[in-house]
Amino acid sequence: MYRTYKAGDTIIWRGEPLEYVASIVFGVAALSKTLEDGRTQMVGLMLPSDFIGRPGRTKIDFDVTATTDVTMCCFERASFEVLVKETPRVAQRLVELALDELDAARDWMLLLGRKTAREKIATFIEMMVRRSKLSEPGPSPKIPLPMTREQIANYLGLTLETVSRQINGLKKDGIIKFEDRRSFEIIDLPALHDATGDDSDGGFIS
Amino acid sequence: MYRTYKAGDTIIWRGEPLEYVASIVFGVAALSKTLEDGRTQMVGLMLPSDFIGRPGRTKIDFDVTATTDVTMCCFERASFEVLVKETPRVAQRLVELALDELDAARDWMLLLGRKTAREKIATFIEMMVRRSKLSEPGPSPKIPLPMTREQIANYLGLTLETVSRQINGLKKDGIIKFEDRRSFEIIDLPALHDATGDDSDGGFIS
DNA sequence: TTTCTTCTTTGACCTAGATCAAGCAAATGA
DNA sequence: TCATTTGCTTGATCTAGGTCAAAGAAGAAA
Repeated sequence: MYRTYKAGDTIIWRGEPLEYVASIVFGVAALSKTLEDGRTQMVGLMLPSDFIGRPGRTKIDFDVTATTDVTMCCFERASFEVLVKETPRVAQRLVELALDELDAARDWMLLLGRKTAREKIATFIEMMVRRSKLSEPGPSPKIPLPMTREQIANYLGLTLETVSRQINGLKKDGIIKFEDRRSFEIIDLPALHDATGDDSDGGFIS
Repeated sequence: MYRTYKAGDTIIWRGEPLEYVASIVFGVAALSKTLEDGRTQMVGLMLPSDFIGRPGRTKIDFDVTATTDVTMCCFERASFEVLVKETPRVAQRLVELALDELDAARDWMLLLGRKTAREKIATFIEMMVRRSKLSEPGPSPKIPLPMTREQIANYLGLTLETVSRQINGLKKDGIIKFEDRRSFEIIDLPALHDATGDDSDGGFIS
């Protein structure tokens, strides 16, 4: 059963009982946490094919909001739990998904704790490039940027002004190029990677 | 089969093939990531009863080092994989463990991205208190601090000088008290919680 | 006991990024 | 079409936390 949400809608409130598990069909959703005084930090981005829901848990400790218009494919919770219990392969697949998310969360911890603003932006851009290649293979130069400066700031632990300045910094250094505000092109991929501060040996796990 | 490591030893190097999975019996181990130029960020703390290892993966993307002297109980990898495949309950338990770690990682992302130095220290201290109560129930006032200032700094995304200053700040404000350098007491728990910046409504998930 | 060595504290100073404040551009809607 | 709202950029300034430097403390080793 499909559900759709408009950009900006809250899909699930923190602490609200989960009646469904879901998979993103179209659009981008964000998981975010908020401090008493309103400072917020995104703790995950959900993209098409990503899975929302956790076997054995009825609540989550973050808000889920639609960053763009979102379509999700929802399954009833109870029957999903039965499926997990009775199908070992599904349970195994869920372990893998959780471990993938955990690895991503840890990469982000390094970014949030130790990277400079420029390195954060470069890492973010590189991530958008990698992702865009996955969903749209081939040398398509145009990469969509489905978030506002403020949302990017909340993802990277920065302010929107710093995001704007650093993006324009990469632009001035001839590393990226913007057409309209919601999509860009890479001009110098090696330079982009250098700017991330990450190890040159890839760091991917096989 | 047990293995022991001295404080400071590296237990597993990033990328090294994993020959066994393990459970901490005694001591504290840290998972950490490093940037090209040496900046490092801890991405997890492993305490007694925590599990190290991931079904279906032979490598990990971070270093595991002994923060204190550590004893681990190790299992051969291959037989563990068989156990996971054949015992649905074990697979389910692993999903739960992974989701718990994921929740902890996300709390830490909020801390790293948005909390002030004082809030980070207060959160860390509160975490040590909670943990110490789990392993040693009853109103034991003395809480061990099994890490150096530098290790705490790497966990919180700070420098060791800032850690020292903020700890002494909480001390001067009459919130905590130090006997020796490796253990402390809480004087004002509510004030400690206020200093964390977290929501007052607990935020725990049932 | 004295001497290393490893932690920790403290002070002085600096800077990356936050904050405050306009002004501009591009959607949206009447 | 013009008005309004919502993003985005840019500049000026401020500050939390980093950096650099030096001097205690507390073990450990001799």
